[in-house]
Amino acid sequence: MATVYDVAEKAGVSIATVSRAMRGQDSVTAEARDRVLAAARELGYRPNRLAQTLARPAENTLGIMLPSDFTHPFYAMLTDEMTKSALAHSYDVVIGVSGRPTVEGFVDAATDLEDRRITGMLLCGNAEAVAGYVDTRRPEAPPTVLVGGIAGAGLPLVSVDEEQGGYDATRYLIEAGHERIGFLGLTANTYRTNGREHGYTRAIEEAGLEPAMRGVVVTMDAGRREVCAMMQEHSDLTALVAFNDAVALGAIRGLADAGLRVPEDVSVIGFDDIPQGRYSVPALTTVGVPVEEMARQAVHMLAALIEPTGDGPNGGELFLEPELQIRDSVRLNDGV
Amino acid sequence: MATVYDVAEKAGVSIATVSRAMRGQDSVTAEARDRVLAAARELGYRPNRLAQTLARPAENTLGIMLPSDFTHPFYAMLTDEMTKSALAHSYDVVIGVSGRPTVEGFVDAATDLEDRRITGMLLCGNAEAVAGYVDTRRPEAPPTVLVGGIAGAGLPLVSVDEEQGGYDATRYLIEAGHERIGFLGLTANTYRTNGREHGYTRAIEEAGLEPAMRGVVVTMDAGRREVCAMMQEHSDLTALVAFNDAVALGAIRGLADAGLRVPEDVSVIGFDDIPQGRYSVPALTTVGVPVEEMARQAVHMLAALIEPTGDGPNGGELFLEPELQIRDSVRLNDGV
DNA sequence: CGATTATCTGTAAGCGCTTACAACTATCTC
DNA sequence: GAGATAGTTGTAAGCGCTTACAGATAATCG
Repeated sequence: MATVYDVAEKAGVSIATVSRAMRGQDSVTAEARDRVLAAARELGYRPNRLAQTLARPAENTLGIMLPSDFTHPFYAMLTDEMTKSALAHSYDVVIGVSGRPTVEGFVDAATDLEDRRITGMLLCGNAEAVAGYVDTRRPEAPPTVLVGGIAGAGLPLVSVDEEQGGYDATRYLIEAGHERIGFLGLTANTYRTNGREHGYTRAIEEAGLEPAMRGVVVTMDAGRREVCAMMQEHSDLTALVAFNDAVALGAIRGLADAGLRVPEDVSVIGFDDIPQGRYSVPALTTVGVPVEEMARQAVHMLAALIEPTGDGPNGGELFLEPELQIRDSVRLNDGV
Repeated sequence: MATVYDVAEKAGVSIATVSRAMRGQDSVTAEARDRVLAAARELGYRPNRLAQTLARPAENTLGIMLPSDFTHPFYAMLTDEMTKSALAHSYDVVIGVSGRPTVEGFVDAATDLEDRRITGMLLCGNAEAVAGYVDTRRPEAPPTVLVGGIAGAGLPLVSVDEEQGGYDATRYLIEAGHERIGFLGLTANTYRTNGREHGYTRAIEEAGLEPAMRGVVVTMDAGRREVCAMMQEHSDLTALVAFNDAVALGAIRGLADAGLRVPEDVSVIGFDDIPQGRYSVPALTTVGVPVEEMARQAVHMLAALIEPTGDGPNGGELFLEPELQIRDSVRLNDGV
C-alpha cells in the first residue's frame, strides 16, 4: 500500500504537506497541492482510515451498532431511518455489526466501534446483548443512546411503549368482538422483558376473558410451526396477538397450511409494522412502531448528550406511543 | 481510555509484558500475567483494535463487504451463509457495510475494510458499486472474490447462472400451459446486465410466443405499483416472471389490490427464494439461488487464493445452477 | 532597504499497539 | 563453581497518519 511517504517522495514534498493537501483544509500552495494530488492518483494512494482515526479522533461521526440479526426487517427499517436522521444532523455515520451471534460478539463489535473514536453511538440490540455491553462499558465511552430496546438498562433510551402496544392490539381484537384471544409470545430467555405480553394480559383481564399463551422463538419459522400447536391446544381461538410481525406472518402461513383462512377463520395481529406485513395477503393489521420518529428522537437525544445546550432531552428514557395500523388480517365480528 | 501504559504502570511491568499477557500466547510468568490481568480488569482496559490492527496485520480474518441495501433479504441470507462458511474454515469475520447508498460510499467502506489488513475479502454489491471498486482497486489489495454478482468485473466470482434461471422460470410457465407471459424486470440503469431478462426472452422466442416486458425498480413497492400498469397494458397476461422475489411479492399484493387472485387469475414466479416467499400466501414459486453453496464455494475459492495449494479453484468465474422451487403461485393449466 | 508580518513548509512527537532484539535472571551441567 | 542454556522482561522501533511548533520564504511597510 502506498503511504504518505511514497506520495511525499514522488511529489517532492514532506509528509506533512501530503497530509494537508489530501485533507484540503490547511493552507497549501496550489502548486504543491496539485503535485501531491497527481502523485497520489498515480500511486493509487488513499489515506488509511485506521491510521487517521488513531491519530485524530473523529469530529462528527456517529456509530450505529447493530446486533447480529441486523438482517431482521425491523432493524433494517430502523437502520435506514437512523442513518437518514444522522446525515440530516450532518453527522457522518459508521455502522458496526456484531459478527457472531453472541453477547460477547456484540460487545466486541461495540468496542470496535468505540475504538474508532466516534462522537456518539446509537446502540440497537436485544436485551441480553445490550446488558452485556452496559456491564462492561467504560466510563470514557462515547455518549450512547439505546434505540428500540427495553427500559432499565441504565443508559439513555428511545423506544416504544411495548406494554401499551400489547394492550392496544388486544383491545382492538376485543372491540372487534373476539372473546377467545391467544398470545403467541416469546420464550422467557430470549429477551429480558415482555411488555407486549403484559399489555395483552392486562387487556384480557380487564375484559374478564381467559388468557391463552404460548412461548415461541420469535421468528417466522417458529410462528408457522407453533401456531398449529396453539390452535390444537385451544381450538376455540378466533384471534391471535403475535409478538411481532415475523411471528404473525409465520402464523398466517401456518394457519394456511392447516386450511384455516385469515381473517375469515382466525384473526391475527402483529407488532412492528415491517414492510412485509404491508405487502402480504391479507395485509397485516399490526401495532406500528413509529420507527422514523424513534430514529429522529434518538439522534436528537444523542446530539444533546454530545453538546449539552441546556434545553433538549438530557438523557433519560423516552417512550413513543405505538400506533395501530388497521389492515386486513382481523375480522370484525358482530358488525362492530 | 486506559492504555497499555496505564495497565503497565498499575501492574508494575512494561508495556511489552502487558501486550504479551493480554494476548496470552507469548511466554509470561503466571504471576506477571495475573497482575496484568487484574490491573486490566480494574482499569476497564480493553486493547484498542484499531491500534492492534495498525501494528500487526490480521492473520486470519475475512472481510465481508455488503452494499448499503444489505437489509435486502437476499443479502441477509447470503451474509448469514458466508459468515457460517468463513467460521467453518476457522476464519474470523469482520463485516463492512456501505454507509451511504452511492458508489463512492461503497468504495469508501470497502477501502476501510482493506485498511483493516484483512486476509481476504468477500465482496457483495450491485454491479455499479462493484465496478466502482474494481476501477480503483489497488494492486496490493487483499485477495477478493465477488459473491452473487455478475460476470466480467475482472475479479474472481462465484454466482448463479442468471440467464439459465430466467430461462427455467419462463420455461416452467410455458410448460404449465401459459402463453401470455410478462416480465417485470429491472430498469436499465440500476444494474449493468440483465441475464434474467435474456433467459426470459430466449424461452419466449424459442416457444414462438410474444414477449411483454416492463422495467421497474426492483423493490416490493415498485412491484406493487407497476403490476397494475403492466396488466392494463397487456390485459391478456396469465403469468408473470418477476425479476426477483421482492418484485414478485409486491406484484402479488398489487394484483390483490386490483381484485386479481394468484394463482387463479394470474400466475407469478420469482427469483432468489427469500424466506418471505416461502411464508407468503400463496407460497411463492421461484427460481432458487443456492445461497448456501454459493457461500461455501466463495469461501473455498478465497481460501485457495489466499493459500495457493496447486489444486483448488484458482480464481476464475464459477456459476452455480439455479434450482426451481415449485410452490403455489403458479397455476397449472390444461392438466399439465 | 531593514524590519515586520503573513504564508507556507518541514521536523518531530504522538495516537495505542506489537515485536525484534538485547539484557537479565534462574536453572542446569560437568 | 564457571559456563552454557532456557525462560522472562524491557527498550525501542515501527504501523500510517495528524498537527504543534519552529524555520524559511515572500510580501508589506515606514
